[in-house]
Amino acid sequence: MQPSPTAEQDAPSARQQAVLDAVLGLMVEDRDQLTMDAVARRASCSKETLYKWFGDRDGLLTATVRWQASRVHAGYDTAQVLDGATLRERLQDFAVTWLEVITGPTSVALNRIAIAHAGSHKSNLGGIVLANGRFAIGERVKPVLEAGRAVGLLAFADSEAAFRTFFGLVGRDIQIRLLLGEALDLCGDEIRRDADRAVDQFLALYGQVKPEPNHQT
Amino acid sequence: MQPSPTAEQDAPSARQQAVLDAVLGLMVEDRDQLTMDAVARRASCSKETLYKWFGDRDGLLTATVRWQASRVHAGYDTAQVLDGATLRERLQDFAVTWLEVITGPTSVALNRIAIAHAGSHKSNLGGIVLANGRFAIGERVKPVLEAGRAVGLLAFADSEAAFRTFFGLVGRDIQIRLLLGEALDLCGDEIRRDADRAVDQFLALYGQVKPEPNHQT
DNA sequence: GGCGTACCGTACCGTACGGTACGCCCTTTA
DNA sequence: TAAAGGGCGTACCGTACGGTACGGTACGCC
Repeated sequence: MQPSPTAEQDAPSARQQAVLDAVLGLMVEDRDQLTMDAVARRASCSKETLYKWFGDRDGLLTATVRWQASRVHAGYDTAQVLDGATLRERLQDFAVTWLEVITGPTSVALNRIAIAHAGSHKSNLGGIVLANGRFAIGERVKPVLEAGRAVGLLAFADSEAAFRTFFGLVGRDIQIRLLLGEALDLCGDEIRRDADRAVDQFLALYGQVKPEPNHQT
Repeated sequence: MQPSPTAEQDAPSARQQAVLDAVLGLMVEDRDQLTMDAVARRASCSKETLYKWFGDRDGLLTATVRWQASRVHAGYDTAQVLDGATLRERLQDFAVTWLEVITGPTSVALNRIAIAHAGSHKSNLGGIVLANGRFAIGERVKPVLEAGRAVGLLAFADSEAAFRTFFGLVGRDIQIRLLLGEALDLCGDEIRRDADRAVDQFLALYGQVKPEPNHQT
């Protein structure tokens, strides 16, 4: 395997994407059925091709995680004028998106794989998942928070800390419960209510102009 | 969480506890070296005994999780008169304890195992971990919150929801980052500061008498 | 002393899975 | 039409690991 000692960063070909989707499918369906044979069968390709393209099992997993990550990145849509309503809306948007992601079966499966892998030294899927999940959304939210502070809508010293509070208010115990196998499926409505509550609470903590605290379930 | 749904709840004998501790040790050191052979070697017992005592690998894992859970339960210490200072102190106590638990290597390893197991149908370690972690602390915190409400220090409609907010404010992104393999070791001091901040924020959201908001990093 | 029980150590078995080799088909190119 | 190459299917190999069997030892009991 000459051509790429580190890893195939290049966007996978259509056929390769199909393979990676097959991997995702298997992950979601049943994690411990995720064998090279099963992938080859599902993707209708030979194992030899798998090894040629991805090096080894780990490479395949890594490529899959990258592939999934590559299509999560929603477009930015950077700042217009920021008033209280837009700020709130932006934050709600982030919260809803994030909740939808972490409650999705693909995310759950992927995180399980990455966590199972973590600590087992080699090729950290965990790092990739973190970079494209938790940290990616952090980098997208923080500018919004800072813009809010710039126009006097928010007050905080450390945007990272502020974001982490926001993250905690949004996610709470949901992700860990899902990862540990609790059923717990939220419908879109519940997600929206959760996001509302989280944003309300966040603004109550960091907002300069306090809206009357309506929700308080 | 009933103490005995099905199997062998009886407290393990001293020898058996030693075996389970060996399992915990291996888990923490290197998860994928956690083989029946390795356990037998580490615990200086025969595999046959392992199977006799615990049935199969799953039984051993389950017993280990239960064993670890059994020594986490700190004593209650139910309510004295509850004033603002004691309430705050109790909450800080919970927050510190919880952070110490989830940042501990044993917890991380155990959660990784349970998560890896989850979704793989059979014998849910995830359920046990949840019951003795997230839910156990919930059942211990909620009475405190309710006591706080009873004396007018807190205001909320749903103690479960209030607790979940507390949980989110305390844990934020810490557990998922650790599980995914980030280094991130908090010293006792940071944990205490984190707990302080979380309690401040929680009281700011749910407290009736607002203490001046000092921390706001 | 003889016997049963509990347990250690180790050898052994079956299987599942990661990884490799090879034959065949199909498409492309000359 | 022929040669070449990419890729599919399948058979195969080595090994690691869950689980079992068996010999050997210590101990308690009749």
